[in-house]
Amino acid sequence: MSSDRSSAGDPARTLALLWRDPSAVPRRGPRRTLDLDAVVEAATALADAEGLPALTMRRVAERLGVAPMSLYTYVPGKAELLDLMLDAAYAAMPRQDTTGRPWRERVAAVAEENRRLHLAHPWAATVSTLRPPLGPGQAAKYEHELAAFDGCGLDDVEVDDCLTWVLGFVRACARDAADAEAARADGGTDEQWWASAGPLLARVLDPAAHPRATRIGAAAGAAHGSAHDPAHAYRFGLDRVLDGLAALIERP
Amino acid sequence: MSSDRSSAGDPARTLALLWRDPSAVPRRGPRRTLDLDAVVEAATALADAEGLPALTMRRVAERLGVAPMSLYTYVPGKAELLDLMLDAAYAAMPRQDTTGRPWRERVAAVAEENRRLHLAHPWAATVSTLRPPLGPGQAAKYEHELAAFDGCGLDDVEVDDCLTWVLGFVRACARDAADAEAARADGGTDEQWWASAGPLLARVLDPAAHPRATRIGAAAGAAHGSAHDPAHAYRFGLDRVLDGLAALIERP
DNA sequence: TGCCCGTTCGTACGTTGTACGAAGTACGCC
DNA sequence: GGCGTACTTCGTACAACGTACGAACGGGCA
Repeated sequence: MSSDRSSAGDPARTLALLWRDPSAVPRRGPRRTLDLDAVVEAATALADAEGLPALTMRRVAERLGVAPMSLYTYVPGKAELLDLMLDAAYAAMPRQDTTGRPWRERVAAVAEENRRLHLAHPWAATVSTLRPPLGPGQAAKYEHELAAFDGCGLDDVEVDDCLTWVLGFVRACARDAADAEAARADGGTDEQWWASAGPLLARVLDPAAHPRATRIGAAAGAAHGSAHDPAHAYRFGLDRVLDGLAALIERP
Repeated sequence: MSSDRSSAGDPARTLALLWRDPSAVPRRGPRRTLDLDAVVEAATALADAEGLPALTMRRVAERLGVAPMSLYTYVPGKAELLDLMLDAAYAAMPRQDTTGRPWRERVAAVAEENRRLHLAHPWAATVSTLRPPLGPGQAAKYEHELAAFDGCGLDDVEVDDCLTWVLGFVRACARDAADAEAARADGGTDEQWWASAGPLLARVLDPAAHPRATRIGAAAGAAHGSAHDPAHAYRFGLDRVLDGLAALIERP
């Protein structure tokens, strides 16, 4: 469904897991055959390789050589597992030090880091981050990305607004790219789809009533291979995003 | 789930349904108790009222007083039903005539129309439109929105790029707003969540290691009621989007 | 030593989209 | 006018999902 959500259940339990609170690992009982990191890594590897729909508690368990229900001693549920996966992915992001460089380069570097994150973990774009995983990875990421706006002359609220806006753009591009990948996985290429749908559309769509749509649609389709080229949309959009920030930052 | 996708199955059949091809309604057999529009309307009403996860073939059938499997004589499957819902929603959008007004007003009007669409149909933001429903609603919408860039001095490909970028922004905001609504539906308010998670976070997060995160996070949280205010993000972002376009359109 | 908390996992339930086939209906040809 | 057949309706069924429940067992602490 809608998209998978995270951050359900008890926030205290989730935070203890995210920060690997030592008091959260039990002292009594039989020795555990796994640990939390193994579960998170297996789930991430599965989602990376086959996408979020393939991320099943049963299949994660299978990868670990364990019965499905055993996972629930490590993780309260699937939503929390997604939180842990996301925070681990954030923690693993390389963070380029751009101190002293012009703001435009610094913000572009942040965008690029996030684009790479979503290339490595396409599922990450489709998990709702409205309630972000409040773990060490998210904290380090947020701190690092805020620093890109140091010395821009913006107040604190504006910096947060700008960062949210930039990340939202990258995320939106990544979602489209992930959708394109998913469509390719089970249904043929975008090109194939347009090749079969295009001529059919031409028979029903009246060019006189839709002059711009036919002309511009054809031009856009010819410019990039198919109807929507996520990579081109990112390159084009990022320039507009930076220009939009410039109007705020370099105001007279 | 990943997000629900649309446009699976035979494109020819889907296009015939979208354009209400008369040759697609059968001539023989018993009289049908419903028609396609009734199915689409019932599904839309259900999704509007209870969200996309509640949109079940069984529940749509229930609303229509029909057995679940009967729906499959009107619609090949759920994916095609989503296409039909989306195109119908597009067709029903009011389209403001802004001919002759400055481009900034015209593009802002397009953004506002799309914001209203997503307010009326929050589920629309979470359906992938990578392969858009190629129906009359989408065609009219695309034609109308392209017209907002008339006389801007952009070439055809640039116009399509700009429109895609603007609509992507509105969609991303709408997705966040829909996520917020979904979270409110089953799990308490955002404010409640932050009220319980915030103090816990303060105990584990080191302010010395994360000076900007703690300061700016607190400032942003105080400025709007919770961590993320979708309405504010839209207002702030739209101004940046228009500024970003201005740099391209009003270049010297 | 014995208690009891913890782990592991088999079974089971409710939910989803939809394939299949039986039963009944009405158009179009003769 | 009668009949074949294309069509609708819908009951049943299946495989997949997340996960609740409880039995069986293991090991740190009193």
